[in-house]
Amino acid sequence: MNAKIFIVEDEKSIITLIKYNLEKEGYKVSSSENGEEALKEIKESAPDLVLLDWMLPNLSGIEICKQLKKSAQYKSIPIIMLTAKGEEEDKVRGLNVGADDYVTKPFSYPELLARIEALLRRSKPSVAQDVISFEDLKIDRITRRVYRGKKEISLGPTEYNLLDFFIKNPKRVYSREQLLENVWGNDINVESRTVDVHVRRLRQAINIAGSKELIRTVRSAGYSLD
Amino acid sequence: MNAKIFIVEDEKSIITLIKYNLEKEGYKVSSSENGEEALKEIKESAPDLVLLDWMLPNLSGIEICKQLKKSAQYKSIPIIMLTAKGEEEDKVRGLNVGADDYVTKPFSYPELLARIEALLRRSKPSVAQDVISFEDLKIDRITRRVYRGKKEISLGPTEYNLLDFFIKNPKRVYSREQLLENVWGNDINVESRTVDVHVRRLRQAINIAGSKELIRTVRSAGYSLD
DNA sequence: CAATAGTGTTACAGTTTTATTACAAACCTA
DNA sequence: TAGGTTTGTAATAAAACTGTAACACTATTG
Repeated sequence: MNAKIFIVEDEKSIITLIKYNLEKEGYKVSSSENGEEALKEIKESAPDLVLLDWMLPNLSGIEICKQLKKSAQYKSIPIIMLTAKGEEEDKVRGLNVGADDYVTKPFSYPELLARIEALLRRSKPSVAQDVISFEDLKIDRITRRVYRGKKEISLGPTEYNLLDFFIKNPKRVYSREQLLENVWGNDINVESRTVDVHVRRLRQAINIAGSKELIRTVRSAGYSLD
Repeated sequence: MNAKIFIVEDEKSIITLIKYNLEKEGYKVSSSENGEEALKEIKESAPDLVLLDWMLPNLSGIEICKQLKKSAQYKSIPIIMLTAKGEEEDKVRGLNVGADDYVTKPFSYPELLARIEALLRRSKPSVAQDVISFEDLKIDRITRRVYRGKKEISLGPTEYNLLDFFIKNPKRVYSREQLLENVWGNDINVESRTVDVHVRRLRQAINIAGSKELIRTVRSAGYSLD
């Protein structure tokens, strides 16, 4: 859910803009206009993702990136570099400071958002959590109970495993083969169409009257929780 | 991720080995044992990376490399030279003719893979990225969603694949044959005019009212995303 | 400007893919 | 072990997508 995002950028107007939009999206946003300060604050607040301006007073974005990426503790924090158009992307990439993605200014907000989401998806799979939720769906691995809103839902073992797998990476599309491998197990010998049937059973179970469909069919690709 | 790699190598056993491994990794692999043929096939199939043996019957690897690198259209394709062991001279010459990297035989497969990945990341980020965008068009390969600006666009499988292919090399013009080969698959038997229809469908889908046309028709040559 | 070659557009029949259903076998659980 | 659950498959229905062909249009050429 609402991830914490840290922005390091010396142009106030950009901070304001991004912040406003990201907060609307449900993210918690902090920021700093100063490189040195930023590094300290990042270490303190442990954000889930950092937006880092390339050019900064005091300590450059490259330097912050390097520092974070060389620290075992912080290197897993994904970093998106904001670079100006003139600053030759290739050169930036070539320097290989370990940023996870780059966005060139001026950037469109939808693009930035998409990249943020892509990175968060990749770096933050809710694997180890006891209770995971997606939208109004909640799954408690300890008690093995599933809720849609406040209502408890009863699932068969396979449907439960299927949902448990989907919810680890919401929005991600999985092929039937991937689902078979991850939910049924690698060796088992089951028709791939069987997945359809279990998806149907899962859908039927979690779709309480009038509620939104949560499983998306992607033709010729598979299914996703979305 | 799903990059296409072309191998030029006269030893079948090496081809088989590399191919097997790379395909396991998710790459699409084609190959040729013959220099002259290879050059033609490379130009046709538009691979994302070429593995090039140094010594070849007919046309040497150097020559192929030179030819590709002097062509504006193909010079952006990264090339890894496979050279016999430790010939420093070769290395120098290889880099002189424009190869982007080289691996000496016998090589370890992990090393080769590492170099391939490094090169793809560096020179063709669009091949490995989760989110790719061109102008205000955006495609998310993980969720398999496509956006024009903020608006989501729904595409059928073929249109999606077509766009995914175009966006890897924006502005590059592809003939109908190249598109058939890369989007439909090598063996399939489809009229080349069918491409027109799918291009039309793609155009229709991504051209939201009042927005710029993104697919360019190049008379007697093909189409490009531009 | 007419002829020609190359593209755009459309409709549609056929095909592929997915949804749904029913059912027998396997599996629990009390 | 009886009685209910759960499972995988196969059959059928429904939906979505595909490729082709026919015709319309547009650029190019002499």
